[in-house]
Amino acid sequence: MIDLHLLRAEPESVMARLATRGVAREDIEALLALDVTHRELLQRQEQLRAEVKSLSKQVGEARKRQETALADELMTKSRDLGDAERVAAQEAEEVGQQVRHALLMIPNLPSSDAPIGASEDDNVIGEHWWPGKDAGQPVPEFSEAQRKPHWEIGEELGILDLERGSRIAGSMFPLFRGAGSRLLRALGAYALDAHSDAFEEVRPPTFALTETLLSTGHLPKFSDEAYLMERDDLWAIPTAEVPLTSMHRGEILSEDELPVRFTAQTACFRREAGAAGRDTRGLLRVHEFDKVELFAYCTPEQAESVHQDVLARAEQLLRDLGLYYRVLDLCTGDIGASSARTFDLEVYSPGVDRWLEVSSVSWFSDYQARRANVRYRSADGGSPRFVHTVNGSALAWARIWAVLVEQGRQDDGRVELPEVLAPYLGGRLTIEPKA
RNA sequence: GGAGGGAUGGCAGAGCGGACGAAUGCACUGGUCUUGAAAACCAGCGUGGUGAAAGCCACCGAGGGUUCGAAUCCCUCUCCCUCCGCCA
Repeated sequence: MIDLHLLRAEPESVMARLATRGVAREDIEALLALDVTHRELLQRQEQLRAEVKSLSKQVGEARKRQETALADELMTKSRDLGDAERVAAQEAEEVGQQVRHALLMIPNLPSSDAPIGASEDDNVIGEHWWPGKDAGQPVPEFSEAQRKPHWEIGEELGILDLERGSRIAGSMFPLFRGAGSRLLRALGAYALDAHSDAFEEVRPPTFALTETLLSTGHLPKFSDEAYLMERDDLWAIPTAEVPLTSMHRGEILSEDELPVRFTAQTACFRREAGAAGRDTRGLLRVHEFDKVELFAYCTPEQAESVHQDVLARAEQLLRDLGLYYRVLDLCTGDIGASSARTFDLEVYSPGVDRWLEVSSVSWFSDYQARRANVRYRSADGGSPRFVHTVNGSALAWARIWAVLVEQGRQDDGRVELPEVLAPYLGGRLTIEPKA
C-alpha cells in the first residue's frame, strides 16, 4: 500500500501521480477524511485509557495503605471510565478498519520514469530483438510451414491434447503429452539452472492464505481473478510472486544480506474472469500454466539495478532460445496496481501472427513490502525501512512452448528445438511427426 | 485423527494479577583503558501509533473474555515439539 504519512503530508502531489493511472480524486479525499476522523477517535480513546490506568495504579496504592473507602471510590470511577473507553475503542476500531480497507484498494504510485498514458495503446514499444540481429541480419521471415498455429501442430504431432485437457478440467486447462510434456519440463529445468548463480531455488506451496495474497496486492481488489478453495480458505496462487513475497513476511532483514533473491517454478492459476471468450484458442490464454519466476527483496538504492538485472535475465533466456521478441515499457494506465514500473516481453508467434506476452518484469517500490511488512535495518543502524520488491517471469512456458513449436516447424512437419535445451531433452532436439 | 508439552525483545531465557515494555546472559553500538587488539569496566541498545512537543497509547503467537488493573487467570484458534494412529 502507499505511505499514509506521505499522503497526509503531500496530498496534492500524491493525487496527481495517482491520477495518471486513473484513480479518482474523490476516493483519495474520502480516505483522508476518514483518516482525520480515525485519529480524533483514537486520541479520545487513548486519553480515557490513560486515565483508567492511572486510577488503577492508585487503587493498588490505596489498598496497600489500607484505605479501603478511597480504593472503592477510585474503583468505581475507573469502572465508569473503562466503560466509556470500550465504546470509544470500538468506534475508533470501526473507522480504522475503513481506513485500512480504503488504503488497500489504492494502487501504487507509478515511477516518474513510467510513460504516462491511459491504456495499453499508450505503452511504449521499445527494442526488438531477433536471432542474427547482432550480426546485422534483417528481421526474420517465416516460412509457410511456420505459419501453422501451435494447436494444430500440437494435435498433428500428438504433443498437445486440448480435448482431453477439457475432459479432465474443462476448457483452458491444457494437457501436454509425450515430447510436448517433456519439452515443458526441459524449459523449466533450463531456466532454473540459468539463474542458480544468484537466485536461490525455491519450491513453494501452490496454495496460499488470504494474508499472502493481500501482501502482493492480488487481494482484496482482484479476488475474481483467483481460484478460492472455500472449505479451507486457501487460494491457488496466480504466480510464484505470491508465495515468494511472503517468504520473509513480517521480518526485519539486515542490509548486508540484501538483495535476497529467489527463483521458483510453480503452476499459475488464473480464472480469466474478465476475458471470457477472448483468445481462447490453444495456449494463448489458459487457466493453468507453468512459470519460472525471479524475485528479489532489495534496498531502494539497489532497486533499479536489480530490476534491470531481472529484465536482462529474462531477455537472455529468449535470446538463447532464439526467439523474436520486443520490449514494452508499460504506461501508467496499464501497469499492474502494485507496480511502479513494468516492462513486458512479448514474443512473436508466427503461427498466430501475434505478439504474445511471456514475461512481465516489475518494480513494486515499497508497496508490497509495506503490505507484507518486510523491512531491513541499514548497516549504519537507525530505524528499519521497508525493502523494495522486484520480480519478473523467466518465463511463462505455455506461450513459449507454443512459439517454439511454431517457429521450429520444418517443411516436412518435424519440429526442431533450440540447441540450449539439448542437455534437458536427452539430446533429442527433434519432434517427429506421427508415423 | 488421538494424548501431552510449548510459543516472551536479534538470540537464549526469567517472570505466572498491581511498581513489567518486561530481569539476566549473549550479540550489537559508543566510551574508558591499550602502541594496536583482546580482556575488563562504563553507557546505550525492540516495534508501531498519535501528538508541535512533553508525553500518551498499543504490542509478551492470534482473537475474545474476567478484572478497578492481565505477559500473568478463563475460552477459542494458529503454529512448533514429543508419543500413538493413518498415509504418498
